[in-house]
Amino acid sequence: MSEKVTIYDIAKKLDITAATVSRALNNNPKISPATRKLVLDTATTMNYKQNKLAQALRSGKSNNVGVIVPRIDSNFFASVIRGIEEELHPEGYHVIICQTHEDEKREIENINTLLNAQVDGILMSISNVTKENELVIKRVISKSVPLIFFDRKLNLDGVSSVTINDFEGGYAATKHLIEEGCTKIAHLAGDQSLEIYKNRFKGYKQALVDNGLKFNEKYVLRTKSNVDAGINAAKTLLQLDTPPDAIFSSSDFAGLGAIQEVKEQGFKIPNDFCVVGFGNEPFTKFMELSISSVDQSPMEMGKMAAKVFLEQINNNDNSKVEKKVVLVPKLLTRKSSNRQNQ
Amino acid sequence: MSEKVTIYDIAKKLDITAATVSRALNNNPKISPATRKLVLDTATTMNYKQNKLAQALRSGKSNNVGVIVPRIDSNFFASVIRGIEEELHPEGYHVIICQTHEDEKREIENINTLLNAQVDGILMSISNVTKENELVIKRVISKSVPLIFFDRKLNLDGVSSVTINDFEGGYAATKHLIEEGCTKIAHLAGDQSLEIYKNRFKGYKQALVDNGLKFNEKYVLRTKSNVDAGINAAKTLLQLDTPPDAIFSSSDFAGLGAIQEVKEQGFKIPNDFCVVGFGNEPFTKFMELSISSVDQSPMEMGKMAAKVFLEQINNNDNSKVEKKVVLVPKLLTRKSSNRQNQ
DNA sequence: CTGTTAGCGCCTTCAT
DNA sequence: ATGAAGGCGCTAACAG
Repeated sequence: MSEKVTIYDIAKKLDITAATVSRALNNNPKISPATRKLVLDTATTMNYKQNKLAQALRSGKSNNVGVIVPRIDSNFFASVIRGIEEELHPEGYHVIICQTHEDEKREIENINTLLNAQVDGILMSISNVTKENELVIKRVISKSVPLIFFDRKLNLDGVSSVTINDFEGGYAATKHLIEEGCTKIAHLAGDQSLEIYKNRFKGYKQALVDNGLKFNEKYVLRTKSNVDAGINAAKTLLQLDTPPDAIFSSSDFAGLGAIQEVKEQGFKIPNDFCVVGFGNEPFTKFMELSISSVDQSPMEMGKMAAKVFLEQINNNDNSKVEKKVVLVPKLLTRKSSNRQNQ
Repeated sequence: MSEKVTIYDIAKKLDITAATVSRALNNNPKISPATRKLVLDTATTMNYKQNKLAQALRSGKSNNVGVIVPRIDSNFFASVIRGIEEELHPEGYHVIICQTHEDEKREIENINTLLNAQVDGILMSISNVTKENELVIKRVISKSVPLIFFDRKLNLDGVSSVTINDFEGGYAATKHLIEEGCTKIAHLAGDQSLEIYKNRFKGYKQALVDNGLKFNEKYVLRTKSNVDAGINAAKTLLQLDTPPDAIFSSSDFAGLGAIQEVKEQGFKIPNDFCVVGFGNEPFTKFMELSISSVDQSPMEMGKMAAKVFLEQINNNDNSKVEKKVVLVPKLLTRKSSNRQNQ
């Protein structure tokens, strides 16, 4: 039950002052090598541990950054966080994780708690786009606490963000389907209040136009990002007078559901029907009928967001730093859409 | 660029003392309703945010708990963390996440950093069992910082843990295979220095014995928990003079690899060969040939670990609390081992 | 009910 | 090269 050891305890033991101990511990040049060694040795002996809380209070720097995500038990966000952690750990930063579960109130609450906790920055993927949380977010900016968006961002002046080019991802996926010979391509679109889904949709549309296919409103369904939503969407689509011959899904989960339903109804994939998902979830690769998908480089995204944060922190002059990093999506074609390899 | 507002700022503005402001903010009964309202209102107006760091330094309570896991981008650990967060958030605790990447040095480093950060407790799943990190862990205990193990634990006196009954999981999986008519059941065992894998192995063995099958050393292979390891293991097993007719894998990933190889060699699953994995990774359910697996209830495990921590924290009297919670594993039989449903 | 005082553990001027 | 002193922001004990 060893009690907490402070620099005063060390000082008392060596009959010097706490200031000297502090200097020795912090490699302050103005100290004799002898006392430094003495202090360091006693510190080890006494099992001294610096109280980061006190240091943080004094310095105004907590060495903590807050990360806000919709949920953590999704491969994408977990990987982003891993990237963030990997980049920030060597710099001495800790990551405090908050989940919103797509709940707007929780999002606001999380931001406030992180500010109270004196985090040195906030990296977040936004859950909801409402006036109220835009207000809170603006307050963060006004407090000059570095704020970086990743993936799901809000378009605000002076705020940095790291995203992938969702337009390009949607475009590439759709173009690939066209190249495979599909002509009636449907799209499972996500929540259109979020930029990422809007852009995937735009990319899809543009690819159709650029390749002489006409856009058909009936082929676009807004879906949630889960398997059941995909099943239902496929059911709806296959009941159309002219059912599609391919689906570009903005979510791997919905894409998987669609595949299940399409197969259920007797279509052969990819011969009769092709599917491309988005997100490169682990299961897409593991399936016997592996699913083509767009990779979002989550690790890289996390690392990049962390790097942008570090830049921002180390930017002493008050020149406003606003960095918008856009990563390149990678289309991974697999069995669910690869007719050549048949 | 609004500057930091402290209770002194509020006090000055209202011409009262900081103590009074503090009391008003903390719902101290000894304060007139009038001043309380006044203080609260001005606090809102001035956009005051309590500095948790200062409060933590003063109270010796940071309201942070550290969570140490091998990695975060695995469904299991992400779900456990989600459970922890869900349970601790309402109590005002934050979760600081550290990854070890199975690196012993990193594990020790993480523990020390968390102690420096004055966390109120540490919840961890151990990566390595070495003398050195056992020493550091014992130091945590001696500091009387609550420590709770989940899943991968160390057997130490006075330390609580939340695990699942891996023995029972291994037993149930193996028994199920026997009931499906398999008689030559192989086992892909994990790192035997970790209790969880040892116990799964023991369960496997016991199930064989209890059902009149004899244990065959050649049917047991130590493997890593990834797809390639499973492929290689299956190759080795199928080359035996008397190859097995089933595999109980201590990992879903290795199990998946094994399935791929077994199918590759022309066996029909589950008719010719059955496989059961462990962990209930999302993909096991998604596969066309869905994989039987043992569910570890990660969410529940996280919640339980958090609950044990809270109990420990609220246990004022020094009565040593040592709680060993053992959750019940759930065998989920799917296509990879279900001959009845054929 | 409110003010005064002091200290949590640390670091950084300002002296010496 | 070291000591003395003060303060980061907050709250609890002690007065009154």
